Amino acid sequence: MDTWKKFDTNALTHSAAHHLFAIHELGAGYGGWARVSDIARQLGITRGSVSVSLRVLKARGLVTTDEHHMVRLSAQGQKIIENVAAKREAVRTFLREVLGLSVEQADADSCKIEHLISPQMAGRLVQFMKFLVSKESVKGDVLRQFRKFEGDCHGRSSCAVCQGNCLLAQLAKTEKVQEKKTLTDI
Amino acid sequence: MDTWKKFDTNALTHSAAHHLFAIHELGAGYGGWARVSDIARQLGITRGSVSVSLRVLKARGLVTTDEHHMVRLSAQGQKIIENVAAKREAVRTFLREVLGLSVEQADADSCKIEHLISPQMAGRLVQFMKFLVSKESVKGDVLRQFRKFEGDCHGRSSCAVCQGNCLLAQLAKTEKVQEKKTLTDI
DNA sequence: GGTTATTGTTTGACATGCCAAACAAACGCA
DNA sequence: TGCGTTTGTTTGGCATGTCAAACAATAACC
Repeated sequence: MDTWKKFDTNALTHSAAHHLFAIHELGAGYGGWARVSDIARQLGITRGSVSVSLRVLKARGLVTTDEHHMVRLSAQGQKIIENVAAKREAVRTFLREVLGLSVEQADADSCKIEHLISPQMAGRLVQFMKFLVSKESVKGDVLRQFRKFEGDCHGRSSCAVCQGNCLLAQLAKTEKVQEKKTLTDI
Repeated sequence: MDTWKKFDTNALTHSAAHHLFAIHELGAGYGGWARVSDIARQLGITRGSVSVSLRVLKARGLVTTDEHHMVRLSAQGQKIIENVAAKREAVRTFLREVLGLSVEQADADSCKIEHLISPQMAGRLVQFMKFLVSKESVKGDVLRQFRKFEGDCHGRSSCAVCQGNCLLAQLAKTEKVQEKKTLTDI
């Protein structure tokens, strides 16, 4: 139906999230204060773009400025970015420690989805990881076993995950298109 | 650095992915052919918007039209959408069957990230699920154990997942902001 | 003090993606 | 045949998010 249209009805756009992140990081050593120029440098965009974006973020009450053009997060902005940071950490850790992706790949993927995932998904993800390292989880053997796992359902319909249409085969198939057309991603 | 800017350098935007999906689904019963009106209805947008979007998708060689304005996916478009569909299924299944989210929540989350995740992440996710249902995974006990798991690290720095700054507590904390400010999501 | 950066803002431009409204062509039915 | 409906397109408008370029104000140096 219309589920897909809710894509951009999030509290934070990808851009806004990273503006707030930049202020958060840059301000860390300066009592929370950051400058437009540094934000721009950090994000790899122009000062003008930052200036415009900040106007919106100020209007939404997420950042404030003082008389010297210094920028900082509001209490609300602070809370929001801490939330996104928690989601980012949850996803990054999962991708690295559970799925075994490289640091670079984990960073790239988590960056794209960190601001989009629901509190429910993030919470369950964290809880799942806590379980995996807990005593209850078959003494932490799960991940070690997974590292050695080389299973392939070969398209068998008995596979509870793929049900005949092997997802791994499907993902591998279209990888070729990617190479041919030099798309950055599918 | 600039990792975050690659957000929109994907082969497919959220919008484009769902246009292709709509054509794919509508065409299923008609030899792959779909009409602009039906695509618009399916997506909940106007015919004009679809008309404009299709112009771009045609130029990129992802869809073709015949002399009666009928629309269908090109071979390339077909492959791309099958790939996204595989990613969607991987994520949806993981969110429902592993994390235990509701169908609605799983659909909402997977819809937002399906076109953004890397082939690597999708592949590992599928492989992980295959492992979880395999004989090697402690006889499939993992998920059953997880359902009963109620662990909480209480902010202990010994927690391998949270390391003192409990992610669950962090996520729960900002949930309140969400309620107060009636944001649709954080 | 004067010249030369550096900084933040404004402006016009472009791209994406949506809408509403106007329109012509084709269709349907009587 | 003719009238109303459906369909696809075009146009102008809005919002977001980027750039480059021009500008004023401040800072830094000699």
